[in-house]
Amino acid sequence: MEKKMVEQITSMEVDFAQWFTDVCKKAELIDYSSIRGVFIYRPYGYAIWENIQRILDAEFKKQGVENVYMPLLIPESLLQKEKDHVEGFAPECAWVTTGGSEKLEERYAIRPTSETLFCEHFANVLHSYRELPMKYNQWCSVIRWEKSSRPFLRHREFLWQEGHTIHATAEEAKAFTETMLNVYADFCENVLAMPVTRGRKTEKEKFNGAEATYTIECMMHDRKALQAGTSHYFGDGFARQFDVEFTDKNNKKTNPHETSWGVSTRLIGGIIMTHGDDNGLVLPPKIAPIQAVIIPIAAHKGGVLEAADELLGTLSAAGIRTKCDTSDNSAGWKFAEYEMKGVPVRIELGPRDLEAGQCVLVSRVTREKKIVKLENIVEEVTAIMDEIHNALFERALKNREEHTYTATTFEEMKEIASTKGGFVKTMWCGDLECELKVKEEAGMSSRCMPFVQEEISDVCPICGKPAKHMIYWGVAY
RNA sequence: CGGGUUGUGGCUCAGUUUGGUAGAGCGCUGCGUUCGGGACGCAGAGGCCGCAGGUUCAAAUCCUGUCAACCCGACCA
Repeated sequence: MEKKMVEQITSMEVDFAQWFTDVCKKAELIDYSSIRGVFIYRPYGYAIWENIQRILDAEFKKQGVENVYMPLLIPESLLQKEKDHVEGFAPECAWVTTGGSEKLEERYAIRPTSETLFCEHFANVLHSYRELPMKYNQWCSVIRWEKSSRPFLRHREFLWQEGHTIHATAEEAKAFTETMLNVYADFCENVLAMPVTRGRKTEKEKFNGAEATYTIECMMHDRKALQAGTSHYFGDGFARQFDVEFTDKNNKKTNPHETSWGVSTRLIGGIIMTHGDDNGLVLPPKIAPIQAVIIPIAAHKGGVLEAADELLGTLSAAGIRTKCDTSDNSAGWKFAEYEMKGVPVRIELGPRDLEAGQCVLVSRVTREKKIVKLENIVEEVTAIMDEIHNALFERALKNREEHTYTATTFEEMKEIASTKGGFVKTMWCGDLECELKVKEEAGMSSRCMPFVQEEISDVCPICGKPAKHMIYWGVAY
């Protein structure tokens, strides 16, 4: 049993939800505003998002995606053009009904998502097959008037990116939907150290108005599932409703095929709940706002501050995001503080080290101390960050694998759901009725039908009819 | 949106039962001593008790309403 160093944070084992809230506040990621469900991203929390944005944005651009910015407001008549879409979002729309002192003739929704705006715009600018594909993305916030909310996991206003593309053919659009899902999956695994399960959503769980929704599902430390990103294929349904058309090679008017895809600041909630521990946040090095923190020991003694400053210069020049804490707080206080904030690498530098031309590196994950030569500092810090990334990924993968169960009867499913938690892998006939029954009696929703299918048995464990898919079930955030 | 819990300096809370001039610890500011796992001493600043009504000579305390937070459900990225 590891000794808990930070008393301000509730232990995960005692109360996971409280632990999560404590970490969000104590690590200075977030603050509450005066409106329920509307949160303030504090500098340290926003810096994580900026790193996510920077890396993902570069990946999008490699796929030929261009950034745009659409209006915040959507006229009600525009939102209503697609029936399924409006049914899905109307219940959680916030509306603008007044402009200045005038009551508006038509109310405007504050965007809950922007498919309709993109369609309207595509209809205006698209003429010829030569202009396709159009691959647009915007970084913005959206509003969904949720009934209950939690930091990062469910905000009424949250930050995200929404990509919207149109393609000449269904095949190309389908392929791009999958490409973007893979961009997200690779990002989660290689940057955030979060293992993902890729798959398709059921009819019940898919995006309103989409033909197919693909998802990456992650397992949190408490074994609940988090949908970390989605990518949707729309076919030409939206395009038809919004009169988006182009003239093809054969001089025929045709509707393009559309996709949309998004991830949000919810990813930060995923990072917290995947990697965090009882001492607070643990950040994957690639998105940590501070990758290494230098703690001068006995800073008043000759040469320590100067050496720390030089070290800061060396690491910064090597592109490692480094901070040197020269505040008056005690060393012990600083140790706890930066652990709480999830800084991957701590560098202790004191008079003893100076004499020996060395410093002490401490990993946030193992908390092991390693004495290294100052001349090798860049290589050592880089190496330990790689180790941390790999250790975080392996630990999360182990958690997922240890808590993914296979069931062949409904009784087993209920048993696992009530005693173990985690993902339950079963076959499924594909009927909504069975899906609802699992929700009702086992308290689990369908997570996805993984791309990598296995043949567990021939029949659906809920109804006994022939099975069509292997599916994952779980309790979701 | 239903059920439960809670709002008192920046934070954690006492005070509310039985109405009578707002308390503690931590944090914060200044000075000094410290400094390898949340240091110590001295001196200070800071709140009219979530908000709005009501009862009363008098309300943090009683009543009504409202807003917010947390937990459990339902709904949802």
